[in-house]
Amino acid sequence: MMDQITFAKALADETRQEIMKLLCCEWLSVNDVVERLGGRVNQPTVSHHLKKLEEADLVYVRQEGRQRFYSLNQGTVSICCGNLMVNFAPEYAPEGDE
Amino acid sequence: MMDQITFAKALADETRQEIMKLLCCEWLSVNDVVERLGGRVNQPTVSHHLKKLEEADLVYVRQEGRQRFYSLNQGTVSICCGNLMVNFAPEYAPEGDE
DNA sequence: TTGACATATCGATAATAGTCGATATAATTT
DNA sequence: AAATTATATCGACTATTATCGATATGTCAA
Repeated sequence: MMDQITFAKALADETRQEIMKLLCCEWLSVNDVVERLGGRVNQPTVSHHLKKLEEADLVYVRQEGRQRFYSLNQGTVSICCGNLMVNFAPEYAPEGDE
Repeated sequence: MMDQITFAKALADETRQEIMKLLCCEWLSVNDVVERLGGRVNQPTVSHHLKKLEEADLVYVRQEGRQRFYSLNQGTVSICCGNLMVNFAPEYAPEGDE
């Protein structure tokens, strides 16, 4: 069960949204993410954000050798956005959805 | 233009989501909100949160006499959720939407 | 214009969260 | 086993933000 507060908090940071965008349709290792962020943040910070995303069930994780690959869990995004719609935009949300 | 960071930050607080829920389908004055929160937070705090919601274009405001009435802007919620879907759940979002 | 009421703003404080250097853990290679 | 590589965790610091009491602003009524 993923609540809306956790979801919103996970999204409420620019670096994290940038990481989410990177992971949106592909699998990247931690170092891949660090590199694609162009040195703006360094490795421990990226690990920290990935952990937050994992806690929010927003990423899949796969261990491969000594690296860990992450990819965005679009399903969670979809469900949470749906919940937000039902709660805060019922006039626009399809009826009967939960 | 409402960016996703601002939207997510506005949602990333429990008190604020509670207020949004209260304002979802009705107009309430600031004091109404304070009362319905049952004394958990007091007036300046509620004003502060309402300002945040206003900055995020998440509420309508209407002055009436000496009170200000607020109501949730469901349209903004709908648009922002749509944007989130397009960006972070493209496999679930209807094609061509923006 | 004075007083009462509703809300906003200010200043301070406390709690939360982002960032990083240093280091620990874990897997791989030689 | 020792060295190397990839990532996670720790501790400290900083920045942001939530909260509140006090006060200012604005509106109405008498």
